Formats: sequence, C-alpha cells, structure tokens
Amino acid sequence: MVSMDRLLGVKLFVRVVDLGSFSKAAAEMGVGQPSATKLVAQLEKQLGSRLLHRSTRGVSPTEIGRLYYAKCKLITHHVEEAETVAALLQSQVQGGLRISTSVAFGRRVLVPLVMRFMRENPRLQIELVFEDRYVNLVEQGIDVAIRMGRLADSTLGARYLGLNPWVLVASGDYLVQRGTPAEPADLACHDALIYSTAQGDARWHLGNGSGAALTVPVAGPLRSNNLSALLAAARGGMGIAALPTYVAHGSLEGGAVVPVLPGWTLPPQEIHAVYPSPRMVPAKVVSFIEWLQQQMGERWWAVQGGDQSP
Amino acid sequence: MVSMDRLLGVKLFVRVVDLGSFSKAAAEMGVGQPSATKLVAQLEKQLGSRLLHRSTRGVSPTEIGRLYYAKCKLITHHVEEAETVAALLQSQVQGGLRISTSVAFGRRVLVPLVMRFMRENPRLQIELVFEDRYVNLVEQGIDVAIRMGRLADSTLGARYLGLNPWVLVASGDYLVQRGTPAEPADLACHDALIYSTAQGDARWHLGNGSGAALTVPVAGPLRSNNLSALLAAARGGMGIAALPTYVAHGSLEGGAVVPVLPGWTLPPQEIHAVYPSPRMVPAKVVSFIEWLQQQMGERWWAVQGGDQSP
DNA sequence: TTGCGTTATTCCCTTTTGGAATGCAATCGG
DNA sequence: CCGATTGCATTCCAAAAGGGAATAACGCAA
Repeated sequence: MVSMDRLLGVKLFVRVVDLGSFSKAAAEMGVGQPSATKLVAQLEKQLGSRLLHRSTRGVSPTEIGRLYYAKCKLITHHVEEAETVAALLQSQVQGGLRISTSVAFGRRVLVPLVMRFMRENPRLQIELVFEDRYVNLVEQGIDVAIRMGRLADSTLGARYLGLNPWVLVASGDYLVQRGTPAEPADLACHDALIYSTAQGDARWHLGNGSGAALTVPVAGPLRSNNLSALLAAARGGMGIAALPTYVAHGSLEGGAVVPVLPGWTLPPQEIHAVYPSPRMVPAKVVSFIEWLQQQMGERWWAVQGGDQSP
Repeated sequence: MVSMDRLLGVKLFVRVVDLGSFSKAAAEMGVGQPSATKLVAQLEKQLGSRLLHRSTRGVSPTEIGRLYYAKCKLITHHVEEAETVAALLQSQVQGGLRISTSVAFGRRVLVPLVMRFMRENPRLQIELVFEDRYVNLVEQGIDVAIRMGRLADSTLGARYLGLNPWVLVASGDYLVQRGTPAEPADLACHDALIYSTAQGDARWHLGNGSGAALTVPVAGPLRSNNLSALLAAARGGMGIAALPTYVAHGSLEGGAVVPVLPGWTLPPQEIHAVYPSPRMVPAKVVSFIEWLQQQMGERWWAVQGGDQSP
C-alpha cells in the first residue's frame, strides 16, 4: 500500500477546496466521486492530518488543510510549468541542435543547407561537429548525425536521405600522360589515390549499368583519410581518385578533372540521418531531418554554396 | 491506464539524474529496479518527451531532461515543505484552538483550567465559545466541545472526562419559611426553580443510594436556561433548585444555600470532550483533552479560581 | 574474448483501482 | 411537520495495474 497517484490527489484536493465539493471537483477532473473521496482520504492518511471537514452539505478546509492548500497551489503551479517547459521544448523548434557530420560532407554539402535552415529557425542554436571517426551519439550529446553507408547501431533511430554516388576522376594532364583506361582492368597499371577510410583494403568495386560487377586491386602514391587532399592530388595529376560526387562535382564542372571509366560506377552509399532514441524525438530533430529530406532531391550533390575549393 | 504515482516518478527521476543510475536510485527509494524503469518511462510517456539517454553504462539527462530536472527539484522541495508544514501542525501544540462550552460550565470550571493550560502552551491561541445551544462543531470550526449528557452525534470523536453530579439546594430562609422536605413527594408542594434546558418537562428524577428511583413533577415561579439565574433565585429564597454541583458548590461552602433531601441524588451526567473526525486528530486537540482528563479527578467541581458569583 | 555492470523486457501473482449501487444525513420547499 | 433532493461515505466486484523475480540484451573494460 504505497501508491495511488499523489499528484492527482493534490490537484484534486485543490479543486475540492476551490469548489467546496467532492462531486463537482471529481466531475471537473473526470473521475468518479468515490474516487475523489478516496484520493483525498489517501492524501490525509499519508499526511497524517485531516485536511477537510466533511459535512453533508459540502466540505471546508481545516486549519491544516488551508495551509496545505496554499502549498498545493504552488506545487500544481510548478508541475504545470514543468509540463509546459517540456511541451514547449518538445513541440517548438528551439534550443540547441548538435549535428555530427563527416568533414567533407559537412564542408561541401551540409554547411550551405544548415545556413538556410538556421535562417528559417532563428531560435535554434546549431552546433556542427565535424568528425570522420564514428562517434557515440549519446556520449557526445549529438542530436543528429549524418552517416554514410550501412548502419551499425540498430538501437538508434534513422531516416533515409538519399544515395551518395561516387565517381572516378583524374586530371586531363594525367590522362594524356598515362593514357585513359578503357576498362576496369586497366586501372591496375595506373596510380590510384586511395581514400583510406572507405577503401582501406585498396580495392575498388566497380559495376556497369548492366549488372556486371568486379573488384580491382589498386595501388598508388597517396593514401589519405581526407577527401579534399585526394581531390587536390587528382587535380594535380597525381593519379585517379574514387571520390563522392559531391566532392568532385565542382572540379568536374570547372574541368579541372574529368570522369574516368564513365560507363562504370562505384557502389553508392546510403545516406541516413541518425538520432538517439527512436521514440520520443524532439521536434527540433524531426523538423531538421524532414527539412533535410525535402532539400535532398536528385542531384543534391550539386548544391550551390558549399566549399568547393579542392 | 492513467495512474501510477507521478509524484513518486518525479522524486525518482530526480534521484536517477543525481545518481546517474536507475538501479541505485531505485534501491535508495526502496523500489525495484524494473519499477524505476517503468516509472520514468511513464513520466516520459505522459510528457511526450524523452528525459534520459539510456546507455548500458548508466543514464544521462537529455536537454529537456535537464530542464525538467530543475523543475522537479523545485516540485519535490515544495512537496517536502508541504509535508513538513502538515507534520509540524499535526505534531506540535500550536495554532488556534476553538473550544465550545456551555456558559455555566465555562465560566465556573473551564476558564480557570484553560488559563493554566494557556500558560503551559504559550504557542496556542485559544478561543472559548460560550453557547448553551447545541452547536455543529464542523460548521462553527470548533476543535473541542465539552458536552454534558448523552452523546448524539456518533460520527464525532469523544473522550470521557467525568461525571457531573447534581444537587437540590435552597436557602436556609426558604426552608425555615416553607419547611424542609423529608422525602421526594414533599417537593410537589414546594416552589421549584426549573432549568429549562435540562428539565424542560418539569420533572425531577431522584434516586437514593439503594437503587430506588422515582420521578416527581415540580412547579414553581421561575424557569430559566441560565443556571446562574437559578442559583441567584435559590440564594434569594425563591425556591428549591436542581443544580450541577459545580454551580452550587461555592454557595454551599459559603452557606448561602444548603442541600435539600441529601439522601437522594439526581442522575449525574457524563461529561465528554467531543471533537470532529475521530481519526487524525491534531496534536493540540489530543494534548488539551489529555491534559483536561488529568485535571478532572474526583471533586473536580470544587476547582478553585472559577467565577463563583451567583 | 570474456566478464561485469546496467538497463529493458517478460511474465505472473497480488493488490489496487474505479465505478455502480447503496446508505445515510442534512437541507430545502411546501 | 414531512417528503424530495442533495451530497458525502461505504460497500462490493470485476478488471486492470503494479511489483518483483527472472531473463535478455547490451556495451564497456580488462
């Protein structure tokens, strides 16, 4: 014997004193009259004091009851305030929003998008965390992370955003000097610029539109975990790089690099927005992710405004 | 599905945040760990927001959780304060104490007793309500009433205090002039001074120590609901009065009146202290009643200090 | 890789709850 | 003076909730 909702009892007690009647207060709060009697009786029992004088014509507070009533008013006030606080934070897009992203995707794609989102939601304080390592969302207090490739942690919530296509690129100079590969096998005798994070095993997986797929071992003068460094190397004629389209797009448009083996494609990665706790997601997170989904249509990687420097 | 003690949930949530652990908080509050999980989960469900980030290595509050935590701290603080207020009023002898009494008993007996009680309990503000009519304790906000005779309202709490013996008295002058009754039947040809409140039917019920009992109809020149008026009339030789001993005692001691038919007694009344709500009686009430019981030994009606004027 | 500490979940038995009906007392109107 | 009405307390029972033991799942540390 320890339970029965004391908070409900407190609220009910306040209304009973206000209205001077169990029945009316009970009706107002949507409980039966017997329950009202029991709730207040329980309150009195736990307090060890009688709070109300009952007469057949209504109720009136005792001396203790009046003092307790004042306190209960405060309590209910604070409870409502707390509920309001939570509801506001929950439903309004405000507060802090920590977004985790890889360095390259962040600099080239996310930053311009987030700038627009910030303008549309001025009450939001956004923090962008650039980190290529896998981070623990909970530990780092991340609200949303943009993840490329297969999802590992199934306890997190995730939302599909789109595909991240890759391309093989090299500079025109390099191709003139070393020749242009005509088929995947030709890559074996070219200089490969290897993205260590995704291609640490020095293999490129290629497919053509018709379903053929093969894996070619590659080697080259540069390995890096920084896509911008690989792009710069490709632009400098150091070799052939496999890069996300969003990284290479600017340089392709500008002609600094050209596609290699355009008939073949590298396997695209799925892009997801990942967030802790699949249930009970704050409105600001939902809002941001949905907005992001809308923005990322086809050819999202051609978005203007990002840092397109090598 | 609406219940589960929200207040317990709030308290628990505070401790969970403090300790960073469901298990520890649950142990500290004397509930099982599964219950702790469920309580907080329910809190979150009702709030519609996730309050805690769960990891297998402990829990940490979300942004909403931190804000809500602050509010919960306030709430628990006020709740404890309210409980303390009630407990203090309940256990300490302080505050107001409204005592209802009949006019005569109050003036002659209760006032001197209450004076002493007041000196012993300086934090008590006593209000004496003199009223011979039957009063509704609840309506009048009476904490204790001293009642003579049979108790009617069984919903009230009551405590036996003693017996109120009655005596027949007349002045010496009157007896010389009209003769001294030798047996009850002689009263029929005497002037009776009738206390209308208790003897409205103009009958006196007499008994002797041996169990004989009889009822004699009486008549006389004065009826009153005021015992002092009857005493004054008796002292003035107007007739024979049936009076409570506590009323007549002073005049008997002083010789202004003498007992009539000393071998016969009138049926004594039980004296009770009556208070609203038999359960959950404030300490001040308990304290006063118990003190009163101690004071009222044998011959309580001979108490010194009361108003002994006719 | 294993072990430990922690949380989430499941399941079952006990307890509680909540409402309909009833009882009871007091007030109000005739 | 007496019934009708109002409002609180109580009883009772079916249904639901709660508590807790055991278990699973999971991540971190050694």
